[in-house]
Amino acid sequence: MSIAQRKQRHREDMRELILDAARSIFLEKGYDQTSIRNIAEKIEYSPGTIYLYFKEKDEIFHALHEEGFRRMIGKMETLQHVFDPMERLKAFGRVYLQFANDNKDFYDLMFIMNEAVDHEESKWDMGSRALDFLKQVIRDCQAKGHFKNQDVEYLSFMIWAQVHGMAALYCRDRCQVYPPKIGIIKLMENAYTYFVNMLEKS
Amino acid sequence: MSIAQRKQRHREDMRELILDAARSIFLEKGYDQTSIRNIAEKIEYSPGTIYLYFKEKDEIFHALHEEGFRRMIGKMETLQHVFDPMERLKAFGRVYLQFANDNKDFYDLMFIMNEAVDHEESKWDMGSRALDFLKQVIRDCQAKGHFKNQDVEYLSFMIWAQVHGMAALYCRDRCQVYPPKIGIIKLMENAYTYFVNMLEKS
DNA sequence: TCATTAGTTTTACACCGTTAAGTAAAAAGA
DNA sequence: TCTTTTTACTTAACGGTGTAAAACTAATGA
Repeated sequence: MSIAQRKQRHREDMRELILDAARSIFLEKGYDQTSIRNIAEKIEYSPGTIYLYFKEKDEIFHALHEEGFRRMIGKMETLQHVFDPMERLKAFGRVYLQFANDNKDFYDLMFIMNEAVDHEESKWDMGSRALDFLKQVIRDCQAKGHFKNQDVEYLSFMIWAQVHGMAALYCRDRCQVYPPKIGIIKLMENAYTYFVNMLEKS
Repeated sequence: MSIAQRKQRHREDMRELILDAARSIFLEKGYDQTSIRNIAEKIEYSPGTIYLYFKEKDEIFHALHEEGFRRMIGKMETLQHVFDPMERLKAFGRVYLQFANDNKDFYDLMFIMNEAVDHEESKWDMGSRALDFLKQVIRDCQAKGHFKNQDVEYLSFMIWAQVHGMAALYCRDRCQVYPPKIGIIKLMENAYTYFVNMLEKS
């Protein structure tokens, strides 16, 4: 192993170490508690060290942001087994909502927080891939005669906004305006059922 | 004017002074720049003074949060002039989206940010009033034969999530995954048109 | 006139992200 | 092997944050 290789390896190991610590604090104690100093303490290095491997704090969250998308896309891929396009579309929303429920903090980071966004274009590769998946399902539906004369851009945005709206209201605790006895999960499930029933009829 | 009255008056004046400064900084430079020290500097008082009139920073943003709801409800009231319930429902979404576009920061504070939420129940009075408005429009639609056998809770959540989803993706710059040439406003308008067309058919 | 009180400021604490200077050990060159 | 350079890391500092307690000042009441 050459020296350059070893250095490269060390660099990657350190980045992974930092990311592991950041992820664990983030998932356990939330974004606010995930400070450079807390991460440094967890890996038993000084705060300054982190800046040798990440340009800034946001770069760490950008990395977690991408990890979130990889997880989500992984879940989406199970949908390839749903043969009928319309059923696949309906299942898409359920997988999306399930992901948001199971990974509240990741979802927040990916679709709501400002922190992991802004810098470059690259981060949107992941977002685009996820969106492309939805668009393709819609096109498959159109090939079967659904959604005639509807633009895939507008239609995909409508569907995405529907599921994101529910997930975002859930993540940011805006469902309190509904009677607690209904239950947030039931609220989301039934609202989504109404939505897909409408979709199917159109 | 009694002493107690004068003191009460002074207290209210100071709160208003602080809120005016906070609002102006918030709308001009964003949440991050709206610090206690910046507000204090603007009103030419010391930072400590602010804590004589507000328990904590979040209480200031809670007050702005309520102001946002008053503004939104004000807009909603213009909908009373739309006679047909279904047309009123369709217009509701447009007014909602227009409000989000015209008052991005207020919308963010009201429906996305964590800062103005959590403490008491009182703040949800406003949110509930806005939601009740939507629910009533839906009931009016049902009285005219629409949305048969649909629960107003679930249906209102679906509609709210639809418009919130679009507004939230817009506020938090997640529409970049769509080609810029489409235009965010056009994207939202057309997606909403698709949505209401679907709604009408069901 | 003196004591009390209300309104405000000052100071301090414990954090934060980030950077620059300093240090010690490892690697490279002679 | 000895010296120099590079590498990896730490320490200390800057300017910022929210917030609480102590200190101060001016008006009020007795």
